[in-house]
Amino acid sequence: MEGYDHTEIEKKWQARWKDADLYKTPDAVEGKENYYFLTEFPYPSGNLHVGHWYAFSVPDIFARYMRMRGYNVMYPIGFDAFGLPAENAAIQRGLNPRDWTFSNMEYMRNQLLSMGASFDWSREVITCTPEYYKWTQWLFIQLYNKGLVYRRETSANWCPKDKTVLANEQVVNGHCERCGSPVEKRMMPQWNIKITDYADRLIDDLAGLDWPKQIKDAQINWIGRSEGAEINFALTFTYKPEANDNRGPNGEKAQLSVFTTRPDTLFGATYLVLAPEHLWVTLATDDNHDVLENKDEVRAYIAAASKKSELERKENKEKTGVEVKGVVAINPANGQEIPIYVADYVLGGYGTGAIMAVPAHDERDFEFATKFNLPIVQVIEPTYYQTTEPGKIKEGEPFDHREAIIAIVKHWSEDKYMALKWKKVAWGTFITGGIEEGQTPEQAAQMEIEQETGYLHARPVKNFGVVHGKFYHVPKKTNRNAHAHVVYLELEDDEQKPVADEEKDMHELLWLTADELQKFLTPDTHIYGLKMLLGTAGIYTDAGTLANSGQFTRLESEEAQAKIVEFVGGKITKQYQLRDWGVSRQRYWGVPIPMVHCENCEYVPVGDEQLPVVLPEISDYLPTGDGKSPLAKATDWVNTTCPKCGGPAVRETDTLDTFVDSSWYFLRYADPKNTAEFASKEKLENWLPVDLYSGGSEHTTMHVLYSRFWHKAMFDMGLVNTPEPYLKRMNRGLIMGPDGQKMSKSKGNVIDPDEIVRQLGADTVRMYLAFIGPYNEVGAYPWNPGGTVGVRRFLERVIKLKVGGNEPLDSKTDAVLHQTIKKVGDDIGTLKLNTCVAALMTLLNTFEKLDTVPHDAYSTFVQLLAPFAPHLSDELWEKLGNDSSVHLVAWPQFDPAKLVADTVIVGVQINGKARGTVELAAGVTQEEALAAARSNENVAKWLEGKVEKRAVYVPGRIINIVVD
RNA sequence: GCCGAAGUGGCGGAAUGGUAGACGCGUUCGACUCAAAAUCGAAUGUCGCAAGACGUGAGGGUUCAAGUCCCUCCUUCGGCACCA
Repeated sequence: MEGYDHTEIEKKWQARWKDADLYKTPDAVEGKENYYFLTEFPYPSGNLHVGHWYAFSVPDIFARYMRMRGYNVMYPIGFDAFGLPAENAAIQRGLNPRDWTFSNMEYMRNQLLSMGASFDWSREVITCTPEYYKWTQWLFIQLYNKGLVYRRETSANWCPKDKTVLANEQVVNGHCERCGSPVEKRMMPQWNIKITDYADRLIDDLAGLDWPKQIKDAQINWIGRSEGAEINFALTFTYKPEANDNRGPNGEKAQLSVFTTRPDTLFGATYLVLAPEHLWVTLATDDNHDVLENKDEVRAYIAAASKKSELERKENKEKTGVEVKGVVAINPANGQEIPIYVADYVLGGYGTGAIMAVPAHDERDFEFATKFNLPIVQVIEPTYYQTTEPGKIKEGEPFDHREAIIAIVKHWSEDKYMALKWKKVAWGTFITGGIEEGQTPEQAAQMEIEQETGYLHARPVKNFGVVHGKFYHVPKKTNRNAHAHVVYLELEDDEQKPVADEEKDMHELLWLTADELQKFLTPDTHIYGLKMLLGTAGIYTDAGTLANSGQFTRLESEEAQAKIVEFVGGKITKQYQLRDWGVSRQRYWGVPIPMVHCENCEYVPVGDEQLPVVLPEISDYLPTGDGKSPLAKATDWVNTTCPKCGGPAVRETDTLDTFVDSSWYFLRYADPKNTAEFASKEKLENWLPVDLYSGGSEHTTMHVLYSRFWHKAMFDMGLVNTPEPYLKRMNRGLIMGPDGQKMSKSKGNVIDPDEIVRQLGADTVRMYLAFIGPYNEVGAYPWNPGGTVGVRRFLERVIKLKVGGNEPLDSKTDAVLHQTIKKVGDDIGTLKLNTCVAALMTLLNTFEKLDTVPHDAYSTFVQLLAPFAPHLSDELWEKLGNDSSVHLVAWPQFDPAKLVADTVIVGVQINGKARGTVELAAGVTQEEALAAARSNENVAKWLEGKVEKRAVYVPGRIINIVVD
């Protein structure tokens, strides 16, 4: 074939595929397994960018490969067609959002066709059509009937200047995207979906999914499950003691419930903090109650806190708060009265909106307590576990306990400290020792210093308290828990008595500076001691050993938690960072929420027979100034009758979050034209769950989580068969501009795929994108114009290969061919498409060394190339004399016997260093291989005069000869 | 701060514990050409004339053999973040 007219070839084959309906996917095919390969459907923004090519043309390689492997593959496409940009276009440019959206889709459809992707267009799903959103509404109503939808005052982003609600995407750094005013939070009644009911299942069911760990972790992190306890603190009113009849401001029992993950620190709780929004605070400061001594002051604080914008809260993290005077709480662990504060570092929406503050063991409480001069009581002593040798804890063996000291001893004249270098165990420590009966830690330290070093006059300066070290005591053959008092002493002079020889044999005495000690010390307990000395220890927030905690003192955190919760009558609970899903949007271009409000019946869902609630045409898309959707202006549409009682009623005018539309679209692909159901049971069974879902990492925690929840809710209602929608999920990487920066018009680094396709062809672009890096890993790949040239050259060289008759391939070339078949198949399977392309290039390089490539070998090559360069491959396939498309041909098989050539080149190492190579016949014995290695000139040189100690031969891989 | 991923030539990136840098780009030299482009051939980790030495973020360890496994640390990127 002469030349490479990609435009001609691509046009020709795209037309032929279309005429032949080549990619229409039957619901089922006798003898073939169905494979559902899903990619996130695009938003019809108006133009395809390189990212779209990466999202759709590269996965098409996998879809085509799976078809050639004999699967009935569904690779569908559609449009996520509701959403804000259409509405903005309407407002800014006076366009109709529907027209804008549909003309964009028309344009993008042609662009998508130019990829040569094997989409089944007969299954196209468009979320903004009534045929689709009828079922979005129907499913919403099913969730409502199931009790998973509720209406509640929820905070929304409010722009005070534009007088409108803003979507999260319209808030940029806390400011309105349009006018730049600081965004406020405003409470509005909105529809919410109880995704939190599914929080545990959304975490726990991940265990059974074949997903990358990073995606699972991101979801787990986002849901944010914490296990802890709710503990009640009884209140005593001191300003109005008559309130002490055990009644709270609203008649409830006078107590406050806090959530904590650290009930083991309860004895150290020295005050309580309530969020400004906390109900108790709201009630206690309202006009009907008078139990607080400083009601006005508290009120003023609450008002100031609510005025703080999101931005101010983020920027200014300095703790603020006010004491609630006239009432105190009782710490249920020790009966002590503790003060109550209101402070906005406690969040109203999490836990009970109230915390017990343990300033000794929590950074935030410590900061607050320091600022407000509140007591700080240490109740946890640091505890360290030796996890590496020497001294690694022996699992399952009991611990003996021992009172001990760690003595930090300063030099009499220099800024240096005593350190011991241990001879048997290669440890570096301070002076350590046990405490005898009746000794103070200081006395024990002085005694130990004298014994181990001979110094007589160490003056105790400070006791830093106890640190627990748990380790395996090698000489005593037991696990030990040393309760070590860290004592700091200073030598007054260098007067010294002789040291016993057995001490000298054990360790060497060194004088080290603090810096040197940091590198020298081995056990964590000693490093902790050094940090205490230097004042860099900070507060201890980890689990440890209890102190100052009554009968629980000396227990370890884990054990103490359950016991303390039981002791004070608390309740073990879980909390989540995940919030319920607010789905109301005060927007026009979305699915109308199918609810009607009737004065008698409250909110009633629209009856099935009235679905869909069609989005009415309106002329003014501007939102109303009071935060309602523009739909509120369509009064004819708004006024309706109640589906329940037939009385006058009004429609809900908010529309649904577009994440609702995309929570079930993949189900519709199975049965896109169904008018009686969202999809038939039978067709769902054909296709669900999705075998592999490819998408962007930005959807890991939102769309993927929402749709998993939605699917589970549907599963519980018997609407789908599986509790999870996606068997596998992968996040693709990002394509950056040639400068490595994110592509943006302002940076002028945008690559227009249409332009590149015009110049180099779709096959080149597809293959280049596959070559750029592994597809199954999240990475950022700069667009490299040179790289596209390399791929284009490759395709031109493929065309130029001279095809011969059917002479057999030589063994080496045949081995490369079969290795390539294996490699390309294996690597497409794991989406490492970059190495597939490299393997094809290697095969081409090998073929180019031949005068002519045998016809069959060339055919195989074209088959391997077919998923990557579908147009050119079909063209070459036709030129080879075939009548039907290469895309209908089965994937080539490799012959395992031919993977290895007759001879292989094996590297030879001497003492692990590469010294030469030998060519060996396949299947030689170790003796033969070694003999060949020894007789190799280079190798022999290195063996001369040396004694061989050992030889390792890994067939086909390496020979390693170990010499003296 | 917490969670996750990753650090390999000038660049994108390869490497079941087995000759580090496949493949491509770029660069250099050569062929073809009046010339250039395109194409083809050769070279291309660093230092060194060479023999060789050194090389996968740093430092230790395991191994006949470590980019790969283990420990400590550093850096970059992504997500979450006053979540008790």
